[in-house]
Amino acid sequence: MTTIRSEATSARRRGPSMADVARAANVSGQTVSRVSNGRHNVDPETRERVLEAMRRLGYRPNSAARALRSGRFHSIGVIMFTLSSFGNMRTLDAIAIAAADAGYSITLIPVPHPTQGEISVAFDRLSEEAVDGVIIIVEAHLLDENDVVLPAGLPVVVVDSTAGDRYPVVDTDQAHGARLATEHLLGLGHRTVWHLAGPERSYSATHRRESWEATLRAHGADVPRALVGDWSSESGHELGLRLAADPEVTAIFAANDQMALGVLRAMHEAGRSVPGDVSVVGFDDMEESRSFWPPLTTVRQFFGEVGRRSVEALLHEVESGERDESMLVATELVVRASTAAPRA
Amino acid sequence: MTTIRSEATSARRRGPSMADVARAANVSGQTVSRVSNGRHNVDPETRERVLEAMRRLGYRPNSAARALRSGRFHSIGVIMFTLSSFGNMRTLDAIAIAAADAGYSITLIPVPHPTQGEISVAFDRLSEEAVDGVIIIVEAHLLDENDVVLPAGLPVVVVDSTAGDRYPVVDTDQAHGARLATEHLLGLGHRTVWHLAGPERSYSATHRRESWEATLRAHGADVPRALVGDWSSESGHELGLRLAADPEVTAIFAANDQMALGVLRAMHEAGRSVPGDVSVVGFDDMEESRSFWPPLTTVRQFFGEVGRRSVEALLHEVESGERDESMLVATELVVRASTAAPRA
DNA sequence: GGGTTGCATGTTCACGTCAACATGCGATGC
DNA sequence: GCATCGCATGTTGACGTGAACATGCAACCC
Repeated sequence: MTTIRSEATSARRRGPSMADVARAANVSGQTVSRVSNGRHNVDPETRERVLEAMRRLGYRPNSAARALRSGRFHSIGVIMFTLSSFGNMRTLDAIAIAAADAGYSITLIPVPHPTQGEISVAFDRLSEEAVDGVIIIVEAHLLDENDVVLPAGLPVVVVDSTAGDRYPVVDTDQAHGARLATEHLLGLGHRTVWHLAGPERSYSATHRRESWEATLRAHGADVPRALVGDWSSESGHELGLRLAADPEVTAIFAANDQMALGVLRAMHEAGRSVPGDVSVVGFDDMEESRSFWPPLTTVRQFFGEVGRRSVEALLHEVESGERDESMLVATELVVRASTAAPRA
Repeated sequence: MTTIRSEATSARRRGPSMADVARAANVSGQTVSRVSNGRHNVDPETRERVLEAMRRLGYRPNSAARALRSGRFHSIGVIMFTLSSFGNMRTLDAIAIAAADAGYSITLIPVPHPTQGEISVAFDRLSEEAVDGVIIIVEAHLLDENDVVLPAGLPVVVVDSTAGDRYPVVDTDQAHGARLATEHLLGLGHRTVWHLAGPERSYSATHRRESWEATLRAHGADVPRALVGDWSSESGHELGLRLAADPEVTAIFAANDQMALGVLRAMHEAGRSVPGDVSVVGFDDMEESRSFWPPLTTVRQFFGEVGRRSVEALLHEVESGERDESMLVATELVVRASTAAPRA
């Protein structure tokens, strides 16, 4: 009459619970709980007996019950585009590590396609209470356009984007990086710098472009029309061919390394030497950039830092209820072989 | 006396529960549950009243309570190295999408460093019951060396590796891909093919290398000594310089695209033309490979397919209890401009 | 020696949900 | 006109855990 269940539902049997361990160790459930949570007010001998029982039975604490009891899930949701950029992946890595260090796990909430509907679907997953906070790595304009409603009271940090002043943002200092790149080229003696921008509705692309333009103006240089790509090396190649055809062009700042790669290919195809005829600077410093031909001068982003800081900010809000300030992470220029002074 | 709590713990207030909704809609909790789960045996008018109350209160079902009640978490754990390869990221993407489609979320279990201790730590997270099954994207030798104990009864699928016959494996058909690459080069008329292998203890590297060697033998070609890299473009560059110094070398099969990129750079530096003097083939077909200089001939892996299939296999086991067979996903040769017939 | 303190351990109950089992009521059948 | 059925809705209890509140016992104090 008591345990028919264990027979009936044999296909999906649950593991042992605290009660089972308690029985086996001849203690109360509460003592098992104390051992399980590493409390110190347990007699060493009793503790050992309980641990032994746990081992023997293969006991695993049930996190659902724990979460139900405590109201905390010890999990951070990360909303991001799938097949996202190299940088986002690196950021995700750092987030995962930082979260793990803090005892939180990461729940991925993928957005397969950045279309109206899909985004909402992703956020719908949040309507099921299962995370303590959320880190969003999605271009902010998509949030705006979808008038996504985040559950009230859920801590949120936005990465690599902007969020007006609705949420704290952790981001690379795009403007700083773009200035470094532009000034590097001007400093080498180039009359001006052409720009291969990222998609118009991307905030990071916009920031880089605006800063490039501002830097040129500050130095009294002409501001050529920016060419707009889509972050892909393919688009870099296509637009690069156009720039290669113009002998005026001696310095190019591409908004990411992948487009810079496409530009390098275009220059090779057009028979223009890099950096002899044309200097090229990228943005990101991806793993491979040092092995491009020629090795790429680029702006290094510290994705790890961005990831770490965003977790820090989020957990601070989760645990204290206070919202952090937004913050920017500096960049660094990495000079390699794709830039040089223009021909005399 | 009843609700001091809502005042006292104002900092960490829980959201409304079913009971709150029930009260607001003047129905029983069970009816709320039925509406929440989309059951059909609810009067349309009642349903509307409940939905209205949910909306008004901002009700979100508590997944912890649900999981506790049902014994299912609707979550898949993914154990993988951080800063992992391009391919693993693509696989992860596909896994996330496939899981989301099936109504499961992904819990990331990162392994910061593939050292003894770290791996065990990652698996310890599993000892806290919170996922219905696990997909492991970690080189299998690490599992062996750490005699990791997975919780008994937890469904597991291993990706891109081997697991003896302990668990089902979903993997790219490495041998097939390596054969395609090697035969392509032999077919162009090269006397033999040099190989830049991945790290010795990587199963995929070993499979590719063994298949390369077997293919050469099958065609009666000499088998040069393989050079061993670490998957990075840096190592490809370093070893590439050695190959560049040997005029005998006319065809190189690199075990991944990143090393192939390093080889291309080495050839440029050494003044050997690709594909004029030396043909180069990679493995993976990463996004950027088409923009290398010259665009890289490579073996395409279908990471998306691997991810999808692994989720399929795992969920099949989770839901039916039956273990799937291991399976291989075919590859495809993508011929671009880095390969040609040898000089006469 | 009676009271107090400190510590290991036990008991009770609520966290939010949902399956299983009522209940209640109008419609249908003979 | 009374039994039967179908359907909407309600009540009860258990899932596994851990906070809050006992209890029980030894050591200590004056």
